Amino acid sequence: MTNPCLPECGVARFLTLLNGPWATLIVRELLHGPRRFTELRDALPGISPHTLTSRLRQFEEHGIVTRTAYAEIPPRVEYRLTAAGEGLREVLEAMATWAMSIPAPAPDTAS
Amino acid sequence: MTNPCLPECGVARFLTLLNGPWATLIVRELLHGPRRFTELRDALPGISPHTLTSRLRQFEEHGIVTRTAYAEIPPRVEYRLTAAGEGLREVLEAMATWAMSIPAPAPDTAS
DNA sequence: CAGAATCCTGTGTGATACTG
DNA sequence: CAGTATCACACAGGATTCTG
Repeated sequence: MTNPCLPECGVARFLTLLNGPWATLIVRELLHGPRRFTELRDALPGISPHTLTSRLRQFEEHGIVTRTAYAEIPPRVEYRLTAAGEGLREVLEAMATWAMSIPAPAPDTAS
Repeated sequence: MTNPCLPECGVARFLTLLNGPWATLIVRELLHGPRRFTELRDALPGISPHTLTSRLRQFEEHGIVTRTAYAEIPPRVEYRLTAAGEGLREVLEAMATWAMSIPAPAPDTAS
């Protein structure tokens, strides 16, 4: 199993749950409300369906996201953050707040 | 160049600055105070000197960490978070707080 | 529309050995 | 002590193709 038990350290644990570069960005989108597969794909320029599916499934396993499929034509699937997932809002906000306070790093090519 | 300009989005920006799995853990250690190379290595079980050096250098470039070398025998080098780096404390705390509130994921083998 | 399957690549990382 | 150099690996991710 990929996840026998989460690390004791909260930070390490967080990193285990939101491992890839895309994971956090997907959550960011979901924080704006429920989204369909294609909506997420469109909102994340460059992401492949493979990666999106992979991350979404992992989130489901961890109880961060719920997947709701509607037996309609055309098929519709909605991804929504769980209460646990919603809790990530504060974390993402902290990230953004910090990151925006960092000055653009000195370009080593330009003066 | 690896970093022409940080992403506009704060979250993406954070992800760019603290990319690898080890990056955040190194910051976590530094949050406890200045550390020497070997101290960091010992505190991070499994990390290789290669990786540690790599992350530390990147942090230097981004102004998150300062490197101070003392011309002594034996040589001593101290890594210390900058004011900007200290700002990560809130972020890591948010991560830890959230992560610890997540129940251990359902083992697909048990039950 | 929402994936699944297959193949391939980029890169963070590990292991080991060597140097100032 | 504090790295650096080199090689190799695992895995997130990309591209493409196909199906319910």
